[in-house]
Amino acid sequence: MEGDGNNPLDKGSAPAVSPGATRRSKRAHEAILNAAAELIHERPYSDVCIEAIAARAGVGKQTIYRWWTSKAAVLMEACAAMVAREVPLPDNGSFVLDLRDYLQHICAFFENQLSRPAIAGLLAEAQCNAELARAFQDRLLMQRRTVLRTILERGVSRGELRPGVDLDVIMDMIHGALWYRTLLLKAPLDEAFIENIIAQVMAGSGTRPPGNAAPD
Amino acid sequence: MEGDGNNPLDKGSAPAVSPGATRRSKRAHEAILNAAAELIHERPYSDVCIEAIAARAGVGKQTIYRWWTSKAAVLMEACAAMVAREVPLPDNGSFVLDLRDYLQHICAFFENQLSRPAIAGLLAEAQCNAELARAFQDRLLMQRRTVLRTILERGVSRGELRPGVDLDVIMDMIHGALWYRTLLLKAPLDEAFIENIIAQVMAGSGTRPPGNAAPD
Amino acid sequence: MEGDGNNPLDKGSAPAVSPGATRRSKRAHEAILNAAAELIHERPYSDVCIEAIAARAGVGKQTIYRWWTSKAAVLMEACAAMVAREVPLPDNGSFVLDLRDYLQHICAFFENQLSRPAIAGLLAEAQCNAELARAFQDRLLMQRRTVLRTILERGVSRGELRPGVDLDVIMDMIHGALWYRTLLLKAPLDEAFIENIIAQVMAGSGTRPPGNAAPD
Amino acid sequence: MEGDGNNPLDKGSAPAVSPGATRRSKRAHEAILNAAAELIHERPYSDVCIEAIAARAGVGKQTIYRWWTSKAAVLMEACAAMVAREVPLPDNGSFVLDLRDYLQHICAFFENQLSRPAIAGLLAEAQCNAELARAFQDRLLMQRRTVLRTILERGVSRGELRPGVDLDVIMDMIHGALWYRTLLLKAPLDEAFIENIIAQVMAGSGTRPPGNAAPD
DNA sequence: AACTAACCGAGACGGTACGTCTCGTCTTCGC
DNA sequence: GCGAAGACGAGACGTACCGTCTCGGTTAGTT
Repeated sequence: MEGDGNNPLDKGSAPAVSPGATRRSKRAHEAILNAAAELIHERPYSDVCIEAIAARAGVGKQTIYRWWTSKAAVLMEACAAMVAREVPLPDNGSFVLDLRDYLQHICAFFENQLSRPAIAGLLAEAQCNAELARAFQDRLLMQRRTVLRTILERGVSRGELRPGVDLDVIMDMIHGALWYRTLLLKAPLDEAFIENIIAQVMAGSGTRPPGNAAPD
Repeated sequence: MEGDGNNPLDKGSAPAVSPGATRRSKRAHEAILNAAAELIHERPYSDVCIEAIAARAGVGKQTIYRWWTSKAAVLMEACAAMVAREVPLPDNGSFVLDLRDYLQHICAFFENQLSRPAIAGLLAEAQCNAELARAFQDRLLMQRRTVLRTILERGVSRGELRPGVDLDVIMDMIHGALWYRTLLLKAPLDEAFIENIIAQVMAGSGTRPPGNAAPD
Repeated sequence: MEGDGNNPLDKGSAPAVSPGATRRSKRAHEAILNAAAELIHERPYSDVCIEAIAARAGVGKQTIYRWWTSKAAVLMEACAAMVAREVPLPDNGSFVLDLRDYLQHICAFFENQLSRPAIAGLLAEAQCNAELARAFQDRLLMQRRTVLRTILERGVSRGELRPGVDLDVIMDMIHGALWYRTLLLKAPLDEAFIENIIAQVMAGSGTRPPGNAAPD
Repeated sequence: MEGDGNNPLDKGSAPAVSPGATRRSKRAHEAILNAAAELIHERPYSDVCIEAIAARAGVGKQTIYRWWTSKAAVLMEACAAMVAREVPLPDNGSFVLDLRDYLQHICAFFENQLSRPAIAGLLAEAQCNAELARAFQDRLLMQRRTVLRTILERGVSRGELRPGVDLDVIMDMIHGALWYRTLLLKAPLDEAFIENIIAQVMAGSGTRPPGNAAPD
């Protein structure tokens, strides 16, 4: 966290500080992210304005504008902080078990629906803002893609998945189904749904013939 | 179209109509939808304000507020009008051909990316507005789901798809992959992608064993 | 009343009626004036809008615009109707008694302060609208000036007032004092005030030397 | 001027002032008053809207609403600023000369009729707004009343006016005649009118018998 | 009795201004 | 020089009325 490197939406953390200058206030930084996280859980994305974040954080507006480019940048960092902790890489020795683990975990996150408005809001802004779009992919999507890809690759190397399969398309279909169900259909992501996805993946890409699922 | 019935985001088209009252102006109605469509193609969702729509349409603001509840309602109707015409039901006598037809058509619409910001904006607002969410599903998703379901069911009845398959999950995965790629990854929806989806669906749900890809 | 002639603020009462035409609705006319009078007693001049008058009178807006040029014209007619009845010409055989009668009567009207906002509002508009200014003078001031002039002239012809006096200035000072006190100072128009005016007029223009007030 | 203390129509000039706050902008304050003064000279009172003042002053609307309660409050301060400079206290050693001086001066102000619509507009609003009424009296009437009262009192102490006279009524009649002529009759305030008022005052309250004012 | 024009109620229309809200910037202090 | 406070120019919000315009429906007079 803490501007953790080189996100273009942050403005960096005052490198090469001049003599006499106070450095970026850790207290203010955290207060702002916490305030943003609280507010996005209380009201619609469009009502989480910079002024409200500043007031909640007990901070001047300028302190926010000094370090972030927009409210989207603040919320992006706040969301990324939430997501970051939540993508463990399961390792149960079996592709199906790992995939189930992964899906359960990620569905639990979506079902905790508090973050949906934030994510949809960021998604919407990202359509018109290339920088934000890039940050969205890097900070909210990539970690999960990396984890899922690792699981899939382990499945291939263990011989549980057929080797010729296009992992990208499988990943798009798995993740896509989750996002589509949550944001678009607003349908629940329950156990049955998870099992159906697993079944579909195994039928399409598993090394066992699909016949066992439908004995013909 | 034209308030086509009972959308709660519209306010109805001249309800009851007292004696002598002037009825809703068709000219204004169309000008507003056209202006909204134009503007959403020109700038970010958040910058398409009611005042701009009214100005562009040569209409008083009140005329918009008289018939719609919010800018989202206007844009929803404008988007629905665009989508409405574009979902033909292909019938080529073969599941794969029909599915390819359908995917090519829908991908072409997405690639004609003009409507993406609008749709993402509506999607974001729908997270916090149940009425809007319902309208989003009914007017932007359902037509396509119906078409795809028909294609899938024909595949089953023709014996091209296994009968036990959960069509809903397949639909979520197909549509999900499209939306995910477009809005989230901003990756192109090209021919290769379409073929990969078809291959994956056939492998998972087709009656022919996937053996050709994995000769076993 | 009833457009009583040729006020340019009214638009006349359907002259030279064509065959089959319905003439001006007496019911609507009266309802409008009554509604205007009621409203001006209930709220500030600026809040007495045409729409409110129409709604109160149970009348379409167009019916008002058909017969009057503006809300000021409506209120002018309503005020004139109130004022018209209230300027009797006293005749007690003595200038002082007549003047006292007149002043008491007119002060009672002003003290019934309900009409002050209306009159001040019309006065304000009259500053920028010559037609309205003329109507204001003709319909709200002239009747009283005529009565007061008659009283003064009778005083002169009876030998109670000195003949050389400029009656216009006396009239301006008397009426001016009333208006100034009411609209500007918002001070009461009580008996003492009336007597002081009478004393001042008699001292300045009476044929008896003012010595009685200051025996010197 | 400049919010000179405690006018309730103003909202005070940066009350208390927390640490670090920016204080009221002198530039904006003056620009607003100037814009209001210009506009009221260009168009009817009712057309001098806040938006026009803000636009003319190159100022946000909120900056006006932050410091004044209404357009009337702005115009009141603008008018008061105009009036303030223009009430010198004459001192020619003689009551008649002083009174003539005073009347000439005040009539010149009224004849410069640019301010009439503003003053009548404020007067009208003051009928329904106690705060505004009070401000009107304090800031537009009182200075003049004070000057005139001083002139009258000097007349009494010099023996030019009879001591028993009620100065308030004389003041009401003098000022009343001016306002009545200007706003109501829209008659000119010329030299003859001034002389007639003086004659009438001297006849009614002077220590010389009135006879000498006419022939002699 | 049928015709017919103007009046009537209702209210939608293109507009202007309202007073409020939030934006992102700028200014001033105190630490 | 950072951080708080908050004034500033800007402009969209949703509402209230403006004055104009169309609607049917009603109401007198001719014909």
